[in-house]
Amino acid sequence: MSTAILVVEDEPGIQEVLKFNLAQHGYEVGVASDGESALSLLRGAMPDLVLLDWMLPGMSGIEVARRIRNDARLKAIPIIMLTARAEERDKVQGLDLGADDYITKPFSPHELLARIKAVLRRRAPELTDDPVEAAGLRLDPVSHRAFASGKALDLGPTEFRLLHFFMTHPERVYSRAQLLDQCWGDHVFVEERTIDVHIRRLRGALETSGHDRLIQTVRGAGYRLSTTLN
Amino acid sequence: MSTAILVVEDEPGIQEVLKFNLAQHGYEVGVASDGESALSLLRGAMPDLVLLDWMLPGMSGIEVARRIRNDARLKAIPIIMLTARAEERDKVQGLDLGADDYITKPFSPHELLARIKAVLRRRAPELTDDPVEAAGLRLDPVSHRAFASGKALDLGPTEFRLLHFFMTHPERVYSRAQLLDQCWGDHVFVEERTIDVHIRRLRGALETSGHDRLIQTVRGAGYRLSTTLN
DNA sequence: ACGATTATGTGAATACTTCATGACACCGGC
DNA sequence: GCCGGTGTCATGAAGTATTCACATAATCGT
Repeated sequence: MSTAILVVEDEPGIQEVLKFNLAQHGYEVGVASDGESALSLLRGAMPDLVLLDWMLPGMSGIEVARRIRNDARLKAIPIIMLTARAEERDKVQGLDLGADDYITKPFSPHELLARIKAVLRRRAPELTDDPVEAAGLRLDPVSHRAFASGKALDLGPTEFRLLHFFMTHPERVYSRAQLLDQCWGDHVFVEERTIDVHIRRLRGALETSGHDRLIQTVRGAGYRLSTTLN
Repeated sequence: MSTAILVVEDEPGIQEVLKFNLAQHGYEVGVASDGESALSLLRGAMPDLVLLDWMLPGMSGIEVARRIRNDARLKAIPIIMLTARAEERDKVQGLDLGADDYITKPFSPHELLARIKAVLRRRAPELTDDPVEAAGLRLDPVSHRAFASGKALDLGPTEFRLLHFFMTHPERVYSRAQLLDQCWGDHVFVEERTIDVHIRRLRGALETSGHDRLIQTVRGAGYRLSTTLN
């Protein structure tokens, strides 16, 4: 599951550099040169993050951000704004316009990538490749492996995604519908009760080490991963 | 498989010193004295790394870097920038996103070689000529040979590249698409399923020594070399 | 407290997907 | 033409996903 980033930037040079650096680090990159095409691209395929230049021909970056935030389907997408100079950053009437972070040009690739990771971690922790740990469980997306008390777990792909999501969002209840959205995809037609079966299989895999207790049922609401036992 | 380096440097003295030192250590060295000739050389033969002076007659080093990054065929080439003074280094780093590393003159040959190796290892560890070892497997790019528990393996060129890549990137899952990019090249049109066949051939070669278990299938994700057995 | 009602757990059947494997065709070099 | 190396395909095997039917458990109104 690779992370998709939409770059909205009119200057071809910077566009290319961004594209290159992001692709180099495993992101799937889409590009738009102005606000209108960015928005129409967004309606087609939802990326996991938008890199948005502040100065754009036609519709300004701020306007684009505003429209994204006003669209029910898009509003949850993290936005990082690229601003030309530090002074302009102050002009921006703040983060309330919808951007999750700002980067002022010129910036280093290192800074860019760091901020992207930070924003993603904040907004969608399961999209990072960082290893996750919780209560004796460890999951490493890079090697695609999970361990319970140091012992490797045998998980199917779906169970792996489920556990990954739960571990990156602990102590929080998710309805079956939410879990379907997060671990299957938005437009999938699957019975909600199917979740139950995968939960059972996940519990089954965690059983030998006793970690199955972490996956808790919240009657009438959904499921939760919690280190606090009932 | 010798590593080719293109040196772009206008001052004849430094040019000679670089050429000598690099050749001394087994690199194949190409030389250009200005940006234009560098670019035209690049279109002819793609080196594995570019040593690029920041101050050049005519087109600046930064501009050359930018053009390299804008060229689809060249963009993946690692670049090390040579800058005259430490102060300039900061300037450059902020402005330019294309270089992989910087060296400030004057520099010792030792530092130069170390950085080259580091960059190559970071960008494409399988391009280094260092022998690799993992779990009883040993692979030496220089002699183009691989051993399992001391016994020579009979590998085709493709299987060799695959094994080399896996050994330089262990404990990490790669999708078939990624493996195609890494071991075949981006612009190659090959069925993804073909990977399966080469994996089998590689496993077949490793079988007699039992090392075939290291090449693991990750269902739904790709393949992985891991010393941790399932 | 009771049964009715609703929600969840579980095992098994079935439909799918993905992967391993062997056979074979192709291609360039000798 | 032979040969090693390579890419493609067909097929069967293995592994997963989804659904269903029914068991079990929690909740609610009376």
